[in-house]
Amino acid sequence: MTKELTGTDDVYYEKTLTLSVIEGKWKLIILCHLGLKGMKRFGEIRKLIPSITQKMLTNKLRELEKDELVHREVYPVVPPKVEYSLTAKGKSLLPILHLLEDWGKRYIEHTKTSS
Amino acid sequence: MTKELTGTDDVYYEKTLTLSVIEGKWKLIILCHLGLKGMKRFGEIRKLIPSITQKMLTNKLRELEKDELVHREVYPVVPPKVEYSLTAKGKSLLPILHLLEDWGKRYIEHTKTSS
DNA sequence: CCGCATCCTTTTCGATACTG
DNA sequence: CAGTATCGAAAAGGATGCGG
Repeated sequence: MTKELTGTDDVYYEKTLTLSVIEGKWKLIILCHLGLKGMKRFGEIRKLIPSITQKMLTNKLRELEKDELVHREVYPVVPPKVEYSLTAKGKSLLPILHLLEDWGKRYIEHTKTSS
Repeated sequence: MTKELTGTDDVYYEKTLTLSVIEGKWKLIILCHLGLKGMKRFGEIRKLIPSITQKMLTNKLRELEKDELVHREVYPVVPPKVEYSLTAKGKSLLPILHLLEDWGKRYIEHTKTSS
């Protein structure tokens, strides 16, 4: 995995593992874009996420690739062309993302009404 | 919220918001312990999570309290006695934690079979 | 018993410049 | 176009000691 996990005496291993593949400032956003709109080139993702730097996008895509959530297809042409898409494993994460969104909406509603 | 969020031009606001209340090294574990076993004293939680320091436990409990996921009950006695429990909002997060666990289990299985 | 303050290390994030 | 290298800031996490 991307993150080091103790794993031995940790009864929360599975949860922590799952959290580790989506946490941070960017992974969630990248996964959503690839989930909603399918295969994308590097430059397209950059345009979709204007505030991300080249370096962070590269780093996070590499991590997602290591975690087998994202597939990286390199076309040996000039100029370079690289396409990214969700793997089956990556797609299986989408229900969780939807649940996160639902909870967030309810959280916001509840906070508004209770304050 | 505990974390700063842009919120204005961010279509992933809800997801990021939700993620922000459970991410990090400890919050997930604390929420699980309070979810499974109900109300707990500070020292009890420490014993349940031997590797956490007093400082981190205090910090994370304060964040969870600010996010209204955890209720903090202080008894004005000597020695001090403080009890923590999940609020309704905190309990509403438990289904997400279960889904994280399920996904993690499947991830591990799939990784084993594909390697 | 519970928690704060201080100091330190590690990790993450970001700006910029450069390459095939 | 896609990616790398370097530097530095910021945040998270951790060790230790003091206080009501």
